[in-house]
Amino acid sequence: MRPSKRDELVRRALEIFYRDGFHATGMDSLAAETGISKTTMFKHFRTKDDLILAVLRLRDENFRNWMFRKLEEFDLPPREQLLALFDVLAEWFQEKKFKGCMFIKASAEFQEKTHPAYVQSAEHKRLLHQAFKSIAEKAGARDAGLLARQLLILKEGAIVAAHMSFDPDAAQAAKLAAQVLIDTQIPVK
Amino acid sequence: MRPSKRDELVRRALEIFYRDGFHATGMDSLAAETGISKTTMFKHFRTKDDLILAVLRLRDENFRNWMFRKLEEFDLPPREQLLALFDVLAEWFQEKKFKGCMFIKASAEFQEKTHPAYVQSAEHKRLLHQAFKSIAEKAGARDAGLLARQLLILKEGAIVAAHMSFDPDAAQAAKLAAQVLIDTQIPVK
DNA sequence: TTTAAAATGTACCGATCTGTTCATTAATTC
DNA sequence: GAATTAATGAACAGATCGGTACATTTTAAA
Repeated sequence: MRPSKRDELVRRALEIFYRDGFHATGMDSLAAETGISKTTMFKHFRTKDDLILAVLRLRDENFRNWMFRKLEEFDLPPREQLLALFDVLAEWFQEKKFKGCMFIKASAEFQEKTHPAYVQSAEHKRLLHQAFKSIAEKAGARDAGLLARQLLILKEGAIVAAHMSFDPDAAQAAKLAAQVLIDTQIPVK
Repeated sequence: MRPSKRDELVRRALEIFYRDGFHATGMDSLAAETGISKTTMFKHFRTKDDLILAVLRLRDENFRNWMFRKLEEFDLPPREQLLALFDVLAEWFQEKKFKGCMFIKASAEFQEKTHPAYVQSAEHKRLLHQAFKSIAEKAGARDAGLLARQLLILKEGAIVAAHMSFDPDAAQAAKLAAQVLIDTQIPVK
């Protein structure tokens, strides 16, 4: 297996950056914890930023796959899928390793709107909106774009509330709010 | 004026940390941009962390004063005050210097739950919840605690959405959502 | 005007930062 | 088994990190 070392590096770097932050994690400590030599790291990635971008790409892929697979598993009609999103969130929040949204944190550490990490984080959110909008359309929402934006706002807000531990049951509170929004904006057939 | 230098330092450090981030801003560049010598900085604050804490304290004070003063200026009954929150947010988002919520970013850069910066950020959110809950009670909400949590979730979500620029009109979308929540949870007298 | 306090500039400390060099060892491929 | 590729360790570069020492200058109080 040839490209496995690179993949392993990205996987391990993902969990370490997620746990400790981007600026707070040095390449030396990254090498120390992964057991992968610095020389190898810089052979696969020209700069630390390049590694961070690869990590964010992997995170985007992992997260969206995980989330939408979960939603599909419920095997629900679109309307109920929108609500089930918040059950998936609740599950996420309860994980021991839960440390908030990696993209919110990336955009907090790399604030310049032209920074690739910022751009990629914004793109992740755009993809989520797109997906929710599509489900909202299938569910027959009056304004699918608006509903998707509102559900996404509830999602991001719940993540922040849970991460900053001022609201451990944020997912449930957000779900109740989502229920009202959905009932209001999707006419029963 | 004797204690003004210290206050000036905290004020200037606030805007620089807010603009560039905590880890990304060094004490040297802080001295360079403020014109305040490093020696003076370390005479007023033993460590960088101490300065950061002072900055967060000032931000908490400034932000809550600003927000609740704005709300009072409208001179609205409690129910409409809850909604007006999102007009205040919209105004904030439009500022050129808007760069998201400083406490979300602080808790992203200092993730250990025991870190003073994290603790203080969580405390800021707790104080906001307390205040909203009090207004929700006056407005006659069925469950003031829950409604306050939901409005806070909408607020944080809107901030994230606006900051990551995937939803420029996040405040308006959140306001529409809040309207529905309020109508549902506060019985008309 | 004298005296005390506050702020300054500069040079420095040791540690850490990203990134490189290079000779050596391990693993694949032919 | 030989040749090629991948990975390693360790030392190093130059810059920056947070923080200090100290002698000098500015400011404010007496």
